[in-house]
Amino acid sequence: MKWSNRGSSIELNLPHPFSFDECLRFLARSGQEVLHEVGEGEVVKLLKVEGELVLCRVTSTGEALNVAFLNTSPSQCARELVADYMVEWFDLEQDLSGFMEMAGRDPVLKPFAERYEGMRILCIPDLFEALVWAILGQQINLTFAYTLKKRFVERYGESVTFNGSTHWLFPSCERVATLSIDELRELQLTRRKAEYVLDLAKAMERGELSKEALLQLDASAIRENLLAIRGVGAWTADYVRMKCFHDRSAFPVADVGLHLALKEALGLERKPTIEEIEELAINWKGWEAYATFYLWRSLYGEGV
DNA sequence: GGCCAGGCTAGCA
DNA sequence: TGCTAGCATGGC
Repeated sequence: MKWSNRGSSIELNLPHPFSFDECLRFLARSGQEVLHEVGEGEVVKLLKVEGELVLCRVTSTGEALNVAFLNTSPSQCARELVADYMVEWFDLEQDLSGFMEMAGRDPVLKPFAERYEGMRILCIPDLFEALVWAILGQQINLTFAYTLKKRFVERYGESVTFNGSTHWLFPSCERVATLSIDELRELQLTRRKAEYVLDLAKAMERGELSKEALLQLDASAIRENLLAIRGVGAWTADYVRMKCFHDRSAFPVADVGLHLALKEALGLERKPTIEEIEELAINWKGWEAYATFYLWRSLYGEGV
């Protein structure tokens, strides 16, 4: 991936199609989000690279993504890692031409592919964060899931305060591994979820589970390994393949948000059955993750 | 006030 | 192997 220095910022070439505005709308979908702040034409996010907390302001020139460093001037090596993060966060290495072609021929997806053209899956490059976020969100409404994440991050994450506002980093597995079930229960996680998160943190802290190791495997083996984790079922495994492993064929078919989006898209009186969705998805083959993400996008407004 | 939420596990037939 | 009660609480 090409990137270049621009003084106190770096620039990354953007692929086509790419819509920064649509990405920002997704990032702004919850007012309770604590891991980034969306403003007019920009998103600010705290990263930790080479042990240093780097506050980044991301904007787009149309041709390039500009990442300005607000609180520090990172080393060349740290800049490289920031660039890597941005490539993953905005899924910049995905060639969307196949999706655009498929969606253009698909009666369900066509209007959404046109309306949100250039939107990319907003990924969660960090495996621990992706898994914990998925577990937190299981079987509760999204509003409450964001509440839980906010409590979790603000209690156990690192932060930087800049120009009067505080920016948060997702807690590390090392930190979380030191916690007790009761400490997590205080945040109003269920006992089960507290166990899942704690066991996961310990496994990752011990090096028994890592993104680097999983990346050596093929897609089906990655899925098997994720499913072997207690607290990770089919929905979570596919969600994480989609958001962390950039697997465009990952398909969380049981997702209730997907069901609701399809109900509305198809003008049904009830939610579609799994069988009906699988029938529709025959046409989406290879692009199920993007189909799902565009349908999710249809669930919230045009804000920001 | 009741139903539903970006599900999963364990236990039962 | 397949099915489902129980989880546990907030949002609307």
